[in-house]
Amino acid sequence: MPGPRAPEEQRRKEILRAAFTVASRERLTGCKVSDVAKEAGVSKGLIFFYFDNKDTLLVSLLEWLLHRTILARVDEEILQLESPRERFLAVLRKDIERLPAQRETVELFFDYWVMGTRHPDIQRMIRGALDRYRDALRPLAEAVIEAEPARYEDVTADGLAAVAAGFIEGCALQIVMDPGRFEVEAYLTSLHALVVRHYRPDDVTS
Amino acid sequence: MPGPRAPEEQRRKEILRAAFTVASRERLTGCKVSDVAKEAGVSKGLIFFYFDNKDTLLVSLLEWLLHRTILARVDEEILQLESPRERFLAVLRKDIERLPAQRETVELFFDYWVMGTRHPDIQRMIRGALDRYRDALRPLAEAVIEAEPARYEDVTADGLAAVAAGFIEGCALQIVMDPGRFEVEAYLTSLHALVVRHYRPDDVTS
DNA sequence: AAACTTATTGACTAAAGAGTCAACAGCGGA
DNA sequence: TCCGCTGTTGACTCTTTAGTCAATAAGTTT
Repeated sequence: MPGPRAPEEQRRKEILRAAFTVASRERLTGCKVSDVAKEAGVSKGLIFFYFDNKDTLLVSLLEWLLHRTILARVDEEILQLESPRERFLAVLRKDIERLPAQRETVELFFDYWVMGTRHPDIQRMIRGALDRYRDALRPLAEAVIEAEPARYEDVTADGLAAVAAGFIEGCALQIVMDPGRFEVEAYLTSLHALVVRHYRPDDVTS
Repeated sequence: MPGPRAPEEQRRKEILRAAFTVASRERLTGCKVSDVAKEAGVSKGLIFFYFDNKDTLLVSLLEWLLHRTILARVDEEILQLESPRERFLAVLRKDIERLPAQRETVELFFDYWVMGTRHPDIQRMIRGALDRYRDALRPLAEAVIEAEPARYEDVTADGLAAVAAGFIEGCALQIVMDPGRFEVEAYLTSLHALVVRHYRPDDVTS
């Protein structure tokens, strides 16, 4: 006894939304097709009508997640900042601040990454996303180095971007591991002290 | 037709070794009891004789991994270093250098951590290990701050240790994600430039 | 050497979950 | 109003894998 029909592509999106809900709740490993169906208010068979198999569904979900992403949206206002170093740090700060609110998604990314060790497609997608993130940081890093060549002698822009990306990813990890403990401000203060403080002695008071 | 007997506790260890081999090869998700049995040259039933169920086996494997660990063994020689900052950085450098050789184990830790989101025991074990790592860094961080209170004003030892731990974990992530691309030296150079360079102008040449 | 204990086996069961499919309902067009 | 297309269903099959258990061999004790 088939139920009501849904317009065109909408069903696909409904199913993906449901998959996201279930995957967030049960983790990727515990995300069963039947649960997704229940969550979407739809029969299990229909899932296989829209997606060839479970893998296809999960890959589509990952695409969907990456689409509405998150990482390395450099805000316009930040680009207005004078000092390259300040610009670089502001971007990092922004991303770190954004992380806690996106914990669910970040968690899912990690799940996918673990899954990726067995699925080349997924691994490629995730690496691609991380590469894009690093690439987005590169020009900023380049500017930092150019502004103070003496200090950053034999530091490459790639290297600096990689370190920064690694730092953000480390934060992401911490947040997922133990959300209660992660102190955004403490992190940023320490980071600031490590990288910037002594360069702006007039700015010590803040 | 039972096979030969093995002395005492040795079987347990053999099985854990086999489990480690299989888990490294097939990832934790693909680590099946029957495969572990085959790898250990033993019947599947015997696994359940030594371990109540699969979870127990995997938890034991994690304990085993954590035991022969890796993280935050502060070498004696490093402790001899004069400057607290140099000591701190030397420890980080050491740990980063050690990571690539331990990729398999590191990968497994990540698998476990993902698994931990569904198994409180495992989550607790991993958090405990990370906490211990952070704690091991704490005294070093404390010394760094004490040596230059002005620079590290309102940076706490906890915060600094957390940032450092996060940095290492970020590196671990990078290594597992894309081992080919990770450049230990580039990382260390950038890190050095960020944290230390300008404090030792006489040391610029190296 | 008999009795007893314990490690070991392989064939079995059970459960879960992915994927299939024949039937069917809603809807547009002839 | 009948036809046909397509979204939709639920019950079914198939596969995989964790976990059980009675039988049995290797040692140990007496």
